[in-house]
Amino acid sequence: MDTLETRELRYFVAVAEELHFGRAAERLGMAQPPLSRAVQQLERRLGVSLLERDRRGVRLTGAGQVLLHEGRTALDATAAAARRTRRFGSADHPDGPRERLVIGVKAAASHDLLQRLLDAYAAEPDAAEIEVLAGGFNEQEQMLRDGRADVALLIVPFNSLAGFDSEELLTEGRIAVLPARHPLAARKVLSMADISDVPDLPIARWPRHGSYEPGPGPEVRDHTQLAQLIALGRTVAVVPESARTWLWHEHAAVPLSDAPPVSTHIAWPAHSRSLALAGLIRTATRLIADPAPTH
Amino acid sequence: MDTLETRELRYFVAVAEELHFGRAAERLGMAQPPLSRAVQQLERRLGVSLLERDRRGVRLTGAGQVLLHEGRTALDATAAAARRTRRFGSADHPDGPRERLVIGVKAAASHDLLQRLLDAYAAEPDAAEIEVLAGGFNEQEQMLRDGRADVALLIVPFNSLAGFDSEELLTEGRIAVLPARHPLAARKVLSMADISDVPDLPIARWPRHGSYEPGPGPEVRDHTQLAQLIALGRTVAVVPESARTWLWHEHAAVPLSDAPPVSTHIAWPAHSRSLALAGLIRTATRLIADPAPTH
DNA sequence: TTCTGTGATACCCGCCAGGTATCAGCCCGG
DNA sequence: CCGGGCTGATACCTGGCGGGTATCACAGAA
Repeated sequence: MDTLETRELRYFVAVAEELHFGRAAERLGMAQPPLSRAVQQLERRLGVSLLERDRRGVRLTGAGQVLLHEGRTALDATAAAARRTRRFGSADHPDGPRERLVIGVKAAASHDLLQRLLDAYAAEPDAAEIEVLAGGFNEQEQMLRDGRADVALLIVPFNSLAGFDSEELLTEGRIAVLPARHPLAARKVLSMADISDVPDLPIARWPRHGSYEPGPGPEVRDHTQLAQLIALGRTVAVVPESARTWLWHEHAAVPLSDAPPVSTHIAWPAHSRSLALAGLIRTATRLIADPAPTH
Repeated sequence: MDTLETRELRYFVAVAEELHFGRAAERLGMAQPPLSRAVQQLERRLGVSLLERDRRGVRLTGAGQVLLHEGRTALDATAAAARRTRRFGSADHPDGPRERLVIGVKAAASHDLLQRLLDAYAAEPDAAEIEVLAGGFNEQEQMLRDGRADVALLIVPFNSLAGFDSEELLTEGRIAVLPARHPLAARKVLSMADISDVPDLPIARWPRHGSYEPGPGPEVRDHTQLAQLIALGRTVAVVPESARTWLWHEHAAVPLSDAPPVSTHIAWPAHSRSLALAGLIRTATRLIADPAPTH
């Protein structure tokens, strides 16, 4: 039974994502013919048709969809193996194995929760060094899966906890953030229906799996972009209450009557055996048991 | 950033498991020198020392331990990708995508639970075909991780549920199974201490991660072997109560006063999106809500 | 000492991943 | 109805590297 090479998986995933051999080849930094050939060989070795080559374009078969999904997680796992090994190795030189943790967070979100967590953990004896890796929307899950982070603050339901161990830290309601000058900003409370179909305020779109779905709203990647677009009167956003910390003067926040709550979890790869990580988790769970400091 | 090839991972994992280049090369079906070279290249590319080559043998560095662990899961993930794609593809030919599920179980364990589950599921409309894949001790977890099975009955604490979604189906106590002629077989109840240090009945050992740890007891791989060894008066075993179904005349079962209970879970890979799987899970959870048929 | 067993080195060869040039079908616009 | 411009597939060549054999360097045991 021959095993898949990561090269083959990389190639297939690129083609499956682009649905175009030429663009995929360009993204991979190679010519198109060897890419075509490699994918054909892959199909022959698996004994399965992965792509339907129609004139003008390519579609995924069912098996292709399966391989796209499974292949992504396999590639993530190998990338994680490389990254975690490198990280451990380069921190290895002092024989007191001073561990170093990377925590993935969403820039500007859960800011004071993170602050309290880091403060509390730093006070622990034997606290490891912690590096904060801030990413854009929904990037934390990916950071955890491909090994860029050892642990992350994930916000559900925007991220999936599937495959991770996790602890819930915080649940909060949501508010609508509108341009202060917009008529709706005067309302005391809004419903999702109120803001979902306002012609001059199309809901912003953020990347899912690295690419944007088509739609009317502007494309955003982080809170700064979003904040600016709201301030300019171009869009409206539904965000957790704790986001009030980064509101501008040009923004208005209105409570939402019917938005489902969001919760922040601390999550880490299943079977992790790092002592430093265990300490951080312990600190985090203790944090939610203690009364939160008022501010 | 160059990515690890699965070939390199396979090589390193083999060496790390054997701790011997020659044997690892033999296991891989190749000569020793290219294997040495490949591992050296891997170390250079990662910029990390993975192995300490001492005369007579090889030891893992810290980074090597990390890579062994992470590399195994990465290899499992790629194997799973190949298997699941093949499976889907070969079942794809009839355009009514008749799905097929593989359920991993421990041979002879949880037998009537499995029977009830399969019966109940078969009665469902649109039930998919189910293949039962019986394995040895603790092999079910591995079957799930490398894609041989879509779903499995896992017995905790012998298997880990980490990284899977799961539902608990059954919790039961444990009994000691002894040779009927042994003096201890006459007792009405036993404690773990009673059987843990009987010189003429050393506890049998079963594989962890594919290899046996050293110890006095005989090595067993499945229930048949175990049953025979008990019947021969060579060993004693601690098993779930439901194992009474496979006892022989030469066996005696004695309740244990202080053995921690074991529970059987139905588990499946996180993010699984198979409809047939969802149906099976639904059936299983309904099964534990309904009163179990007396027998 | 010499023998044995370890992993590393030296050197060679054949395969295959990747390149370039080109083809083959289809959908345009004219 | 025809040619240009897309698409992905094919043909063919070349270089690098993965793998083989032979050998070395070294340490421990008899």
